[in-house]
Amino acid sequence: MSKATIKDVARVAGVSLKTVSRVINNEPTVKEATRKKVRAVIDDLKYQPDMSARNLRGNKSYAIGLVYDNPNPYYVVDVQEGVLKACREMGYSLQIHPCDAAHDGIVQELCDLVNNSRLAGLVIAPPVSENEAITNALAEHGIHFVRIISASEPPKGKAPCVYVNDRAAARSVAEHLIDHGHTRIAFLSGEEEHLSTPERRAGFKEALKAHGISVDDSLVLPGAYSFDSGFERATKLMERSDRPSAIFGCNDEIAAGALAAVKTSGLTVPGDVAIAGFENSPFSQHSRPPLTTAAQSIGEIARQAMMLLIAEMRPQALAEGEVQTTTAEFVPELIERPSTA
Amino acid sequence: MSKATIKDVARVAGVSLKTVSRVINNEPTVKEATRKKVRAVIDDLKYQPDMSARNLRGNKSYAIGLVYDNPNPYYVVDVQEGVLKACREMGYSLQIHPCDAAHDGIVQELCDLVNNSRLAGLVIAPPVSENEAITNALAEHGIHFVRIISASEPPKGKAPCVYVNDRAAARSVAEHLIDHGHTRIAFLSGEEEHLSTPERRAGFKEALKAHGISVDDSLVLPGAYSFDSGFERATKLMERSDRPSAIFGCNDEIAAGALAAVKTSGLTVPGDVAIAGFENSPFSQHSRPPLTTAAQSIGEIARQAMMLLIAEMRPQALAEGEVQTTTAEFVPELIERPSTA
DNA sequence: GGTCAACATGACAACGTTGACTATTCAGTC
DNA sequence: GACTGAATAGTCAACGTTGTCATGTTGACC
Repeated sequence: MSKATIKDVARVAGVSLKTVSRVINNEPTVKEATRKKVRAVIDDLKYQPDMSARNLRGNKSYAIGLVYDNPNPYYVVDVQEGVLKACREMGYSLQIHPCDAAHDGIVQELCDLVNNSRLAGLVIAPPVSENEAITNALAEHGIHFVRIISASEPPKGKAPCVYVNDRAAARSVAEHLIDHGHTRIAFLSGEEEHLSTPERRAGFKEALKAHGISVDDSLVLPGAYSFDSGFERATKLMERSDRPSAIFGCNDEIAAGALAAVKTSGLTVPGDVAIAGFENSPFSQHSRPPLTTAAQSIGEIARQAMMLLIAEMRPQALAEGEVQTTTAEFVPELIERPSTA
Repeated sequence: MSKATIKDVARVAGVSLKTVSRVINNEPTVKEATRKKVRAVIDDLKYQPDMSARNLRGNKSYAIGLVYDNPNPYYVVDVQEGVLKACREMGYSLQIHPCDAAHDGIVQELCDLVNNSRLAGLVIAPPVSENEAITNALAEHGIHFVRIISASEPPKGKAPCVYVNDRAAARSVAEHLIDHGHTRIAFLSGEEEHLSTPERRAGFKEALKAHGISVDDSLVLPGAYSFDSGFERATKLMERSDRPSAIFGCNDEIAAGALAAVKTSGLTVPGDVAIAGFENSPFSQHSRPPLTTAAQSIGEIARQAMMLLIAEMRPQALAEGEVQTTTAEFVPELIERPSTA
C-alpha cells in the first residue's frame, strides 16, 4: 500500500518507464495524448518520484540547503516556511543548516555540506549572505546559491539575489516621524556587520536631509540588535537635557528596549517620546503601546528566492513565458501603530 | 575532487566493496586487522556514505522527520537545533515538517510524508505529540516515532517518549511564590489542548494544598498562550477589590502580558503584585523587571528524543553498554528573577 | 511510392549501496 | 588427513530513476 513507483505508473498507463520519466520532467518530446494519459495515472496512483533514486542517478539533485545564522527565531521560522513551501511546489526537499557565520571554516563547512548531502543549491539568508568572503568562495567552487540580502539596488555579480530595500522602508518610517512634527530623532543602530544596519540608517538620514533637517550625530548610536542594547542606549538618551522627541530603533527588539527605557524614565510614549521599530516582529505587536514598524513578507521573499535559485539551476524547469530575472526587489511596508500617534 | 565512493575505498584498501560496507555498518564479521586498514582508508579519503544510495537500496532509511505545530518560534528553533545535532552525530539527515495539528488530514499527511520521503522515523513535538488520535494512528500504521510531551510520569504504551515534568516544575514556581508570603495567587492558563496547561495548573494547585492554602477557583482563569490573553485577564484581575498579590502565568508570554497589564493599572511589580512565568523564553528575560520562570533545556530534550528514536529503530546501532530505556524525564528548573523578589 | 526529417517512444545501463547468497580460510576434531 | 563448523571475505542483483542511444512512427515533399 505504501509505494507507487514509476514502474507501476508505466504498467498501468501502458507505456515505458522512460516515457513516464519524460512526463514527470516536462520534457517536450511527448505526444499530448500520451502526456495526459500518464498524468492521469500519476494522479490516480498518487505517484511521487523518489528523491533518493533521483539524486543517486543523475548528478543532479533535488535537495536544496537553507543556510542561516540568525539570532531572531521569528525570522528563521518564517524563512523556513517560505522556502519549504516553494520546495514542495517544485518537487525539492529541504535541508536546514543553521551555522555560525563567524566560524573560520564556514566555507569548507558549506562546501562539504553541498557535496556530502548532494545539494543542488543553497538559499542563504542574512547575515551569512552578506559576507562576500563566503559568497565569493562558494561561487568559485561552482556552487549554486541565491542570497537574501539588504540592499537598495540590485547587487552586481551574476549570482541570483533577492534584495530587501530596507533603505527605502527606513525612509518611510523616518518620514512618518517627521510628518508628526519630530525633528530631533535618535537612531539606534544594530550590528554593523548586518547590512541592514547601514541601509536602514542611510534611509533614516536621507529622509532627514530631504526635509532639510540636519543630522545630529550624537543621536545616532551604535549598538546591537537586542532589547538590552536598546534599553541601555535609550536610558542614556533620556538622561540628556537635549533628549530627542522620537527614537527610531533599527529593529523591533531595540525599539522595545527603548520603549521600556522611556517608560522606566517616567516619560510617556508617544506623548513625550515617539518610538518606531522595524521588522514587524511580535515585539512590536506586543509592546504597550504597540510599535510603529516596517513589515516585510518574509515568506514571499523566501519563495521568490527559491524560484530564482531554480531558474539558475534548471532553466528548463520553468514554464515557457516566465521571465528570466536574476534579482528581485522587496520593499518593507510602513505599519503605523500607537507608539508614534 | 568531490566524491569518494565505497568503490574507491575498496580499491585503495585492497578489499571488496562488501567488506567496506561491513566496516561502515559495524557488522561483527570483519577481522580486526582488516577493519583497521579500511577505517584508515576511509579517514584518508574522507569518505562518507551516500545517503541517497543507502536510502534507495535498503528499505531502511537514514532520514528522520521533525513534526511540530508550535506558535513559539523560540521553542521550534531550539528543538530543531537539538535534533539536528543528534542527527549529525548518528549519521542521519533531518527533514523538518511544520504542520497544523488541527488539520483533518493530518494523519494521512504524516503517513504520506514518511512514505514519500522514506523517513525512518519521526520526532514529534507538542502539541501534535499530545494528540492521541494522531499518535495512535501512526502506531497502527507501523510508523516509528518518539514524542516529546508534558507529563508527570512515564506514559503507558510502548512508543518511546521524552516527558517534561511541568507539574513538578510548576510546583517549584508556586512554592517560590508561597515562600515569599503570597497566599492569593492567580493562575492564568494556556490552551487546554496543550497538556502543559493542565500539568502546570496541577502543580500549582498541589503546591497550594501542600501549604494548606485553599484554591480560589475565581483566580484560576482559562485563556490562551498569548501576550494579549495574559494582558486581558490580568487587567480584569487588577480591577477586583480582592485582587491577588501574585500572578503565575502558564508561560512567559502570558506573564509578560500580565506584567504589562499590572503596570498599566498603575501598580508595581513586584511591589504590589509578584509575577512568574514559565519556559524561560526571551519574553521573561526582556521584560522589566525580568520574570521569574522555569527553564527547560530544549536542546538536550530534543537530543535525548533522537536517541530514544534510534534505539527503537536500530537497537544494534548503539554501543554495547548503553541502557535500553524507552522513556526519559526532564524537570524544568526554577529561575528566580526580580519580578518576584 | 520512396526518401528524409522530425517527432515520439523504448531498451538498457548506470548512479552507490547493501541483502542474500556463496566461497574461502582456518582451527579443532576424530 | 579428511571433516567439521565458525569466522571471514567476496559475487551478484536490486533499490527507482534518468541519460544515452536506438528504434519506431508520422507526414511532407519530390
